[in-house]
Amino acid sequence: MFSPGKINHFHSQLLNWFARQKREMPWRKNLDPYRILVSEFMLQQTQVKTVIPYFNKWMRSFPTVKRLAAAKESDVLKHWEGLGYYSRARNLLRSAIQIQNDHSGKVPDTFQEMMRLPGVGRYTAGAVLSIAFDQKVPVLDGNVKRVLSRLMLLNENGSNKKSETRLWETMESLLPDKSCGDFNQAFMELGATVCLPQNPLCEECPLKKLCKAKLSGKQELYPPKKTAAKISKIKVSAAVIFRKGHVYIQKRKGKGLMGGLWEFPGGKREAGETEEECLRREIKEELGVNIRIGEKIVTHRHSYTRFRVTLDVFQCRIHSGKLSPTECDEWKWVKPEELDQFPFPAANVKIIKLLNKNT
DNA sequence: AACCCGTGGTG
DNA sequence: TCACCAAGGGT
Repeated sequence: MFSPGKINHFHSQLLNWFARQKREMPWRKNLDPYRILVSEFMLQQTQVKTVIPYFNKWMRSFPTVKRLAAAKESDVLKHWEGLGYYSRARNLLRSAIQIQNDHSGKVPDTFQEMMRLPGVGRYTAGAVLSIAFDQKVPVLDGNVKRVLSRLMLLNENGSNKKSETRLWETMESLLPDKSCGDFNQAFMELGATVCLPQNPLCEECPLKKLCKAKLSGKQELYPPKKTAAKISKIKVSAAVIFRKGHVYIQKRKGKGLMGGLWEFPGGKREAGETEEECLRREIKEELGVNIRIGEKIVTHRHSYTRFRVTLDVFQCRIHSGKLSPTECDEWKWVKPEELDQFPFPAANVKIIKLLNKNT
């Protein structure tokens, strides 16, 4: 680590840099713990720039724990639409209810209580406690891991449990006695803006004279790359079924992939099937009806974490059979112009925009 | 421990 | 087109 003299230099370099360079963010306007909590949920695996408009809209609709705790899940998910990892939204709602019921609406200020909130792990607990409550608690996110591993030439064997533990212990040992919220944010902001994954801007870095990677010219080698997971490619056919000026939508089951969101029915194309054969089979399986397939509305590509989808969307009508959906929580016939009242995954939002442009 | 969970930007 | 990755958590 650092000698006593060096750690003071390290703290002042980093905190002075942060005081000069920190970006404006809406959740930095004040230290309301609820605002910090919401921002940290949204920022999980999501970049600042993406989060900002969602955060502002969220705060207009759900300005307090009490207001969020009283909200309907569908409204909450609608505000999360397009942000991804939708279990975060469901967990944030559950956390608000828990805070309202068990903590009189005040975000708890102890590590143990924070960790009991659904969707709050060690990172989020540390972030809220240090930023909102000025407590001496570390954080460790993707940025911090990268900065730290370069600064100290750590994590040489990739991200196993042992090196994770070492990284947490190191962050804890580096915390200053005061301004831990700023210190933690500075570490993350340095990673996000200077100590970049590729082509780090070492000449602009306030820690360049302390950084072992920079001093040895090994910045690009740290942290070591993890072996990338295989991305599979699938083709999906989806149906926009029209009936008397309405279209059919269904709500996905509560947990799992995009749980609680609405969608157009359809499914994965199997080997040897045409787009239309796939759609007829899927709709028969899911809804129990035979359809007549009209013209293709659009083909979209969409990428998820572990697979890429080519989505073929068709206009359809029910030809025969009794509608009896089996795979979903709920289903509805709605007017096209009402579709934007329901939360949909991003791939479906593209379709809806097209529908409402053409009608 | 390994895998699941979204989306958009970047080069 | 494609790999990489982001203020991670749950199981």
